[in-house]
Amino acid sequence: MRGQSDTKNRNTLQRRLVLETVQSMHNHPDAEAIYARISMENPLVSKATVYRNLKLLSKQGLILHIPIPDGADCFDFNCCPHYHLKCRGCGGVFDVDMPYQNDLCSCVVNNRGFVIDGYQIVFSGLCPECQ
Amino acid sequence: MRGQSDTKNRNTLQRRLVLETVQSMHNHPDAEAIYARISMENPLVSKATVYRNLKLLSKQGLILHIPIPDGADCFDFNCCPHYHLKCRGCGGVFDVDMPYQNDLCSCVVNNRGFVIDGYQIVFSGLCPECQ
DNA sequence: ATACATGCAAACACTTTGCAGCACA
DNA sequence: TGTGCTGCAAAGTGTTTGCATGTAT
Repeated sequence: MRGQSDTKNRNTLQRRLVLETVQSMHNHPDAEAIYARISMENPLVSKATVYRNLKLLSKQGLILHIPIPDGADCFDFNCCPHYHLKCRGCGGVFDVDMPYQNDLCSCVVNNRGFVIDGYQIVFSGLCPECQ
Repeated sequence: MRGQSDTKNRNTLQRRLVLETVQSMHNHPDAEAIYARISMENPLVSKATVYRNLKLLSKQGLILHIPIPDGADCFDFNCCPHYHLKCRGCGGVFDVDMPYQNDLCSCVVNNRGFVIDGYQIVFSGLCPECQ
C-alpha cells in the first residue's frame, strides 16, 4: 500500500464543474438547482454524478452541506459556519446575520454521556416577498 | 357557513390511537415506528392515516413535530419547546438538557426584512452506545 | 344526512446504488 | 494500466394524494 490518508480523488471535469457551479451560486442551491445550472452548459452530466460530487466536496470541506428539515438539502460556497433561515412561504434558504455561538455545545447542562460535536440552527419565518 | 375557526375534527378510533401511541412512547418515534406500534394491536390502520393524524395532531398542538435533518421526522409527547440531539451513529434522537433560549430570535442582528418566528436546534454527536 | 375520515395503492420528492464502460493519474 | 469515476436506470426512503367507501356527528 502507498500510505497517505488523503483518498486519492481524481480531478474530473464533472467534479470541477460541480465545485465551480456551487461557488458561483450564492443563493443556497439544492442539488436539483445545481444540476439544472450545470445542465444548461453540459447536458451530459448526470444527476447521480452531481449528488456524488456534492457529497464528496462537502466531505472535503470545499463546500458547505446544509441539511434542511422538511426540504431538500442545500449547499453553500461559504464554508464558514453560520446560521440559516428557511422561509415558510417560498421555501428559500437565506443567511442569518447572527454571531456564531462557538460555545453553544457547552451550554448543555447534562449530556448523559453523549459526546456533542456540533449543532445546527435553522430559523423559520417569512421573507419579505412572502409576508 | 357556520362560524367558528376550530375546524371540526372527528374523534375517530384511529386518531385516538395515534395520539395515545405517541403519548405512550417516550423515545421520539418517527411515523414508521408509531405505525409499527399501532399495527401490533390494530393491523388494519393504514400508514396514510397515521401520517395524516400525526400532521393534524401536531398542528393542533397535542404532540410535537420534530423535523430531523437527514432523517425521518419524529414526534414527541412532550410539547414544551426543547432541543434535540441526533446520534450520528444509530440515528437516535434524544432530548438535550439545555435551558430554552426564548430570546434567540432577537439575537439576529440584521434580518433584512424577514419576520423570524421560530427556530430549531439539532445537536449532533454520539450516544454512549455508539462511541 | 353529510362532511370529514379512512384504506388502499399509486404518485411523489429526494437521494442512493448496481453495473458496465470510460478516463484520469 | 488500473482504479476511481461516470451515465444510466432502477431501487430506496419518507411522505402525500386521489378516490371510492365508511362513519362520527
